Amino acid sequence: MNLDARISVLERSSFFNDANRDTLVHAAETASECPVAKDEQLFRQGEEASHSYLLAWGRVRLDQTTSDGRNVVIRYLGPGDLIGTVAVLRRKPYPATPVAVEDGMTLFWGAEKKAQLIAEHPVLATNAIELTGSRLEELQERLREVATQRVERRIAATLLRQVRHAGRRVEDGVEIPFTLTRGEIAELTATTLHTVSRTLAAWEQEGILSGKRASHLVITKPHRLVEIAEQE
Amino acid sequence: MNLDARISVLERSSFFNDANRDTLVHAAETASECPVAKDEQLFRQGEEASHSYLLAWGRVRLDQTTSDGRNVVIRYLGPGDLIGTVAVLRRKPYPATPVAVEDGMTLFWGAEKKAQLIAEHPVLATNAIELTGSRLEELQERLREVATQRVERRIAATLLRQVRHAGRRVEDGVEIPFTLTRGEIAELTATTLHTVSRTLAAWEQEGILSGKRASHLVITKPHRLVEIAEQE
DNA sequence: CGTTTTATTGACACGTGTCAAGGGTGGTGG
DNA sequence: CCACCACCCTTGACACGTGTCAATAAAACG
Repeated sequence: MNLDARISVLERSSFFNDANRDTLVHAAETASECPVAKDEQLFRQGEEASHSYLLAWGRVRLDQTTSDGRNVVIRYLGPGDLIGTVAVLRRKPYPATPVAVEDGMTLFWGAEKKAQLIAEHPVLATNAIELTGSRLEELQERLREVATQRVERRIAATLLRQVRHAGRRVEDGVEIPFTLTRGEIAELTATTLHTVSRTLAAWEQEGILSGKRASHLVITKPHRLVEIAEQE
Repeated sequence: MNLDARISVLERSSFFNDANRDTLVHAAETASECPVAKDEQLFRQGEEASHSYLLAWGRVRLDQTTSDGRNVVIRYLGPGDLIGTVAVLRRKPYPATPVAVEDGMTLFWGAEKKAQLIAEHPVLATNAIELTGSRLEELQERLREVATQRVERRIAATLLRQVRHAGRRVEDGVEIPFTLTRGEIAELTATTLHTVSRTLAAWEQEGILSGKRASHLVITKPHRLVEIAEQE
């Protein structure tokens, strides 16, 4: 990528909202590039945080693994999202493992460089807080869901969240533009792939959504999903 | 409180870590005071964020309420903790309701004043990120717990977390220095007070902990609790 | 075209929520 | 100071959602 390409990547990230040209140029100049292939990990949970990444394009799943090998998907990340940045700023180990679910490209900075960038450009600090805050709020919401709601509602809410973050209009509804296996939905929803399978099968019957296997999910009746997510 | 008293309150908050004297004085001078009585709310979930609070002393429970009236306890806050600050910086509604579980005292700032403070003292921005980041990490941990672990393990983990945050050594173990009803533990653990009651009853039998009713919980065998929290 | 991964579906068991009833404790007001 | 009243906790019985186990089928991949 040349400098202009990098800058336009940065401009699309909310982390650089309201940043002036100097900031963008400086950040773009000091970044390195790293492609990620599908199923590749950017780093592993527990490692010392050495780099902060910005996803230029592609799609990444953030995994958290239990000591006994079970897995929870914290969230999916798309173009413009930061990865590992909070850990870098806190000088703590990475709390989760990012895995690419499709080929992609990242820009990255060393830990010190990133900290320096933020120190020299206060607007970035503000944006970092905004960003962390919104993730915090989303996690609070999910915690509440898992704590109080039945599986069916949670699956509906989870799919709707993916739509909000990354949904794309297609002719017969809204599409989630990346592959989501039943197993992955299960790990996002705190249930098993069996229950997800049963639930989605029922919804497909009802014509709420469609899309088997590796094809992308298409929600044909989002309003029905909203109803399910909000039902008493 | 006079200025010195305020400053020493601020000094005990990790939000003012590494802050120089000027910063502390400036923050102390611009703060107002507000006592909170037991069971009083500082503000309510959903309101526009107008003030940022710092808990000088006392203990506050952060509640998140579902539309259907169910409740989840996000976390407990103690002296030095910030309340509502992330919402203020994000110019978003408060995502939860803080309720005092004992009489306490807060310092607070208006939204603009707080934003200005942080803008003028970059070290505070860094600390805000640190703080938000650590809460984020804690929530990720809890989400994983609720998603993958049995109730007994979750209760053990929850109690240990309280001990870590606020535990106090006493003669026969560690004490959680505020009242925790079974119902509150249930809302912290994503279960019902019935299950909590049964579990704690069993633990009391085993001599792991003691403390009925309004008295504070005393963990007599923390190592056993750790075992339970980590058991396969 | 075989091999591997992912999904489907059924049977079953078990943890835990739900419902119900009673017992303590602490606080309040007469 | 005592009695009453909330509120909280305890305990049992039971049902139900969902996880677990197992076997098959269907795609995807090389």
